[in-house]
Amino acid sequence: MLLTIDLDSEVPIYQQIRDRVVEAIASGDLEAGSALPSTRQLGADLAINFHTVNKAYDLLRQQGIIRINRKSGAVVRRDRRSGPPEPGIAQEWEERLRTLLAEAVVQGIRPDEVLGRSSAVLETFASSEELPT
Amino acid sequence: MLLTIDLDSEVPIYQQIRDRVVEAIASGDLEAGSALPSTRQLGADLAINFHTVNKAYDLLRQQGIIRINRKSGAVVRRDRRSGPPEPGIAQEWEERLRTLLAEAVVQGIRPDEVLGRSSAVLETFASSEELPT
Amino acid sequence: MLLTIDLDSEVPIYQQIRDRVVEAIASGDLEAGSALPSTRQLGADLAINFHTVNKAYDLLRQQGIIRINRKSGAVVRRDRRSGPPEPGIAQEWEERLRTLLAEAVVQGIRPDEVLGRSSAVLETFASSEELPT
Amino acid sequence: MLLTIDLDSEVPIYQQIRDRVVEAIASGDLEAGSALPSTRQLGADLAINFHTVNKAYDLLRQQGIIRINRKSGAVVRRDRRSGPPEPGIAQEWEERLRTLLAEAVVQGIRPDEVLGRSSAVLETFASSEELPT
DNA sequence: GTGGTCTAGACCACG
DNA sequence: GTGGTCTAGACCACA
Repeated sequence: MLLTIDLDSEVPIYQQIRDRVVEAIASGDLEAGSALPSTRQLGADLAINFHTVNKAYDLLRQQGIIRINRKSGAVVRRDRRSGPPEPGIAQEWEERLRTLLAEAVVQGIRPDEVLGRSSAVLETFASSEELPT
Repeated sequence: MLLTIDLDSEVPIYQQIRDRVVEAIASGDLEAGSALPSTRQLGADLAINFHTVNKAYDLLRQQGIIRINRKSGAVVRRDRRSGPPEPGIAQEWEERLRTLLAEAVVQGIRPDEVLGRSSAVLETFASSEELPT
Repeated sequence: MLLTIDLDSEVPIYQQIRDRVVEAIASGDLEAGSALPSTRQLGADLAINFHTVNKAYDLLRQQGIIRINRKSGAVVRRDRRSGPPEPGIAQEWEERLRTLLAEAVVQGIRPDEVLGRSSAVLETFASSEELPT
Repeated sequence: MLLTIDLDSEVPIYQQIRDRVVEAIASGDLEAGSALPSTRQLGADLAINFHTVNKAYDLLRQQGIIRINRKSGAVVRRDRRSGPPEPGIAQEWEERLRTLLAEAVVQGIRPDEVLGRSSAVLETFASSEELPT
């Protein structure tokens, strides 16, 4: 199973799919050129409607993360080696970071622990960087 | 104006209010015991329905961040000095962290820059720690 | 009726809606701030499913032409006074222009006539520019 | 290479082939009597299925732009010296022009720049008129 | 009452 | 066999 979703989550399913794909790319499980399952296939695997998968893929396409080809289906287009971020992206991202970090502080997670966990997560992403070489 | 919201954002207004309050607590602008504006007051200030403010406050109450009295209104209950997080919270938070960091990696933001920005944001929260009382 | 569509056209209905809205903005029938009909309303008027209208509006939103607000519905965001094009847009547009002009040449429409018709169309867009002032 | 296509474009491949052939005729690279590559040849060159090329050629034939013989293959039939357009064609073309110009206006491209670019493109088509023969 | 989400099924376009 | 389009109906989130 490429990815798992939570049907009971308040996060829309298509958003969960999108997030899981992004995480798979970040962790190196998917890299530029990797093919994603067809919408109907993934829909069947996850026991959801293929239209929902379609929406997730369409979102990824709009964000330049995958490309969709009638013949070969969805293919990863951008991975962590694809170069620096487009302008505006980083800024919008930092706003979300700020909200998430504020959340941590208020919930009592210590700043050093926040940074420690962040480092750990980033290393799980980076650790697979040596493998494909 | 205590906080600003974007009526055109895809983020629900009540969620924006909640996030801004959390950020205000994290940055020390609000601390345990501080009173929040009344729902009607804030609704008028933001030119939105006070039911929407109500929903935001209720969400904050459910998450243990504020408490609501019929008399004294909404009061901040938890701030960054309130001790360690509850067990489930930290775990759920880290999942969101993972998604956000994956996003950064895929968009091409370098890991060291991610940590740098995180540190910077955390310092804006911590710096005001000495100031109050 | 704000706009008309052709159900038999090979152009997707949602694309037609999008194009008609863009034309209405260009001709001044709609300007920044104008409200569009609700998706269900327009769907009923055009005798099509509201999901199709939804897709058209979503496309317009992605392209920054309208904004969508849960309360007030879809509102025009960008009109001909909204300033210069974003980089990349003009280039992509010129490619489409090149294809369209090639078509005209091959079909035997004379270059001077092409320019004449273009000017005429542009004037119908510009002519309403004095009115709202 | 006579023409290039983008496999990832949202524009169907057969449409891209058609458009490129039309542009080649407009620019004088192809003129009435010129032979097009065989469908299998072009399919091999572009690394696509020859059925797709077939579809593009068939479309061009339906539009009176090329003729297809079993013996001599596809031959250009109409170029910019072939006389005035058929009545319905010009009208349908102008509708597409109107949509494209509206797009430019809304995106903020100034009318004079639209006409300037149009003139420039038309000149690249006309300039080669003296060259052949 | 507004848009958003999900499901579902049919048909078409493309390669 | 792939994705794209359209329709349709139900339910929910939001204001």
